[in-house]
Amino acid sequence: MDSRYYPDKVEQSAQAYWQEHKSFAVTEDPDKEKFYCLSMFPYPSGRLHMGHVRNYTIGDVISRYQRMQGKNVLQPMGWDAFGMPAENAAIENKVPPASWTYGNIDYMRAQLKRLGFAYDWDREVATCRPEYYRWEQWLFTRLYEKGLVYKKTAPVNWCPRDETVLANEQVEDGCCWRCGTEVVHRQIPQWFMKITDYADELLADLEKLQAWPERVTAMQRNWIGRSEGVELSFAVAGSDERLKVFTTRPDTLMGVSYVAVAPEHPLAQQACKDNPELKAFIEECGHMETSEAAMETMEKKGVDTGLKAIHPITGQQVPVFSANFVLMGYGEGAVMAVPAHDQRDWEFAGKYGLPITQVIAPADGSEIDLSACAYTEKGVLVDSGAFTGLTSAQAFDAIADYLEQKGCGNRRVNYRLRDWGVSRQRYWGAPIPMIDCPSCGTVPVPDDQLPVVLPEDVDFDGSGSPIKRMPEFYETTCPKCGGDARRETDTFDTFMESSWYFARYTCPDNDQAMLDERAFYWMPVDQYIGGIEHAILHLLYARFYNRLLRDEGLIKDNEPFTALLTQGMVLKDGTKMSKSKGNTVDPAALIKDHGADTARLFTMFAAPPEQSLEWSDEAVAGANRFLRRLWKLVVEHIETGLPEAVDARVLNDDQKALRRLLHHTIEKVSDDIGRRNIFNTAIAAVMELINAVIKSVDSSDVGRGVRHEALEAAVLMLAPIVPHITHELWQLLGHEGPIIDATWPSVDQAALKQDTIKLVLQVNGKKRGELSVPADADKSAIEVLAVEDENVARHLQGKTPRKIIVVPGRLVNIVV
RNA sequence: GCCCGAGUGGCGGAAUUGGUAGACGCAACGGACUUAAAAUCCGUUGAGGGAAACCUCGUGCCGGUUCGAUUCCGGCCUCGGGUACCA
Repeated sequence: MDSRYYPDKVEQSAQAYWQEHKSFAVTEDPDKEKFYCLSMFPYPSGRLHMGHVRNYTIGDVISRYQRMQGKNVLQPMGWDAFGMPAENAAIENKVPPASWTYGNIDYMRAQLKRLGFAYDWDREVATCRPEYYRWEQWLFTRLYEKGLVYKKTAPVNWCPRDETVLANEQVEDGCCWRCGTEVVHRQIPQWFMKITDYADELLADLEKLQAWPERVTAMQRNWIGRSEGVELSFAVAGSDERLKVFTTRPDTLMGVSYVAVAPEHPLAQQACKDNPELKAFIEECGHMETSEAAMETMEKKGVDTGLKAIHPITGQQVPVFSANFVLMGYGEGAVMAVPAHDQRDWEFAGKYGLPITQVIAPADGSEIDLSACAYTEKGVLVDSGAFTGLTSAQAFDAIADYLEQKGCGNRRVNYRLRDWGVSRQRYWGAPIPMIDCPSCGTVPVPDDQLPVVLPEDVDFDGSGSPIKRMPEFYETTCPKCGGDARRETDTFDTFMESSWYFARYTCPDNDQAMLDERAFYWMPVDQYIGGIEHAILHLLYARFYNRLLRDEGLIKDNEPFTALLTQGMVLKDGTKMSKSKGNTVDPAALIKDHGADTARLFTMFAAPPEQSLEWSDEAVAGANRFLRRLWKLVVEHIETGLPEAVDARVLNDDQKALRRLLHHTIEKVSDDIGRRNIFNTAIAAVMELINAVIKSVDSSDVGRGVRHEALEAAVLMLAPIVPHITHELWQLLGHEGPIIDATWPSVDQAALKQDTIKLVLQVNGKKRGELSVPADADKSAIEVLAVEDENVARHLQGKTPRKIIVVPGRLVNIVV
């Protein structure tokens, strides 16, 4: 038999077998433990990139490993098919977003199949299909009835020249990325979902996500940002309006020296009518970037509105400024400012000559210098009238009580988290199923009129969404009164589709309901795998949506993803692979040159999954070399026939050592894959085993038997990672059934037993020698032997050890 | 700006609960095979010193805790992810 390895032939044959036997199609089996393994579905951008290969290989390794543990494994795949790139491509290539997307899906599906992933392709979903998004529309109308969605005015980036709404990504230095025109804010009515109603639950349940990376739960906790404080209002001199603000530091209330309102705040809008300076400032603010990063790093500016706010306790008047760092859409669009005890307020006050009034002093009586910076710590109140002398904590309560009694404030929990704006003024998305009737107002589209289908055969030129110009789309009749009405032409944020696809995979063929009882069997996802960039938004929206589905009775668990693995990026030359940098590696070329198994082995071996992965052509060649060595080793091994099973009682020392290494390797690899999700060290351990098998030159029957046991176990352990070559090798090793149905190897504890163990000898924490002792040697015997060691004795220089630390099975440290 | 990570040989990385720093792989160098090359196989490989036994230094920087720190704590530096309309 040819001892050379031909990946193409091996991979085609294995894939043909899986296809013919429908090896990865699964159904609900109540007698078997289920395992739902899910990788984040791709946006169909055109072709796979190495990040996809990495993500999907990790998922496939876990799925195949769990199958070898005897579980009923579901691993589906689909397409996050709506989104902006399809619109950009449509403008460039003069092709409708739909046909561009479907073409990409076909191409990328073929690439995934070529990589041999164990997907149940019968469950494939594409979110741009009406059969999919109709259920999202249906749920939205249900949520509207429940009061969980509402409409409010919110700003968008508007390019006046292209007459189109721009995403934050499409704004560069405040200008349109296509034409360079300065972007302006436009206030338009948009739909919001009340994720803040679930803020407490989303926060509290983070505790239960024990199998999520701590960094992800930490980021979500901070994002939700629960804080306790007081909401209070300032009267405005000469006006009926009251200025509502929220503060987490009511203890500093006596130090307020001004109030700042957003440029869009009604008071600022009113005041600017006869204040040209303010008008110009508000106009300028209408051009600034709205991203949080831009807001926080830009120069903080403001203009006095001329209005005076009346302090709720002292009755003193403080100026009302309009400031560019106050957001209208967040809270009440107004903040109180205490320059002495907040750094941003301190800088603003210095710039505009506003008073800096100290009301908190350090509790330990130390001096502070308010001319250098604000004092932001808590302490003891000074110059605060009746509250002087209280600690910050006491003053919080005293001032909160006072405001509550006076009826101008109350304690409140506040969240940094804002409600989810789901309206997009774009074409390539799911239509929002709402109707605007001149007589009945907002009316949701009734169930029997769903889905609201997005027309796919359109002329898309980028100047706004085509459905906004299509009367045949937006002209309709009111479901309530039957009169002429207008359909909503905005579409959903694409995060809507990705917030529930994991549940739809359980029953993608149901055309009567969003989900059915199959979701009860498969959900929650046991292992979710995807990029760390989704740590907050996608994962938080999915957790929110899962609760919405739960409250509809469609899902029984609170959380959608029991365990989460966030994989790192794929880099080349130390930077992220991207088209713009021209450093991408096409997986297609890699597969063509070396095969899918080499691509999979390289991505799993080059780095642990959570870290970034550095691309290397040489390391790819190394992965391929290992597979060739393995192939040759097995072929040459079976050329002299299949050996008898090993009798563990008749082994010599070398045979025992190889068998000990084998079972040690099984123990290590099982732990690495099954518990740690670390694959590079698992592969390294199998490589060590293979190296040892190659080195063993024992041609006796027993020797060949031990090697056979080692090779079988090695092939089994590599099966999840390189499924094609192991499919073939398993048959060569004399097995009838396919390796996908084989059981993961188990550890023979007896084989791990050692008669002597090696200890490291240290003097004052530095290694000075080694010591072999019987495995059952006691502490005092070890101490005696350790001190007798020649090199140790030299370093002791006759001194008596002060202390001897024996770490069983590891080391002896002698302290002098 | 804020939140969350990461930083170890020439390179990717290992060291799982505070216990031998550098497993495994790549590259390089030396050798075998070959007319030659490729492929393959064998060996060496953190830096410095030493004939050797061994010794000193070494995990981004500064400091601390400990018998012992890549690991824990405090303070920095650099790079990366997110920052609500990229997905």
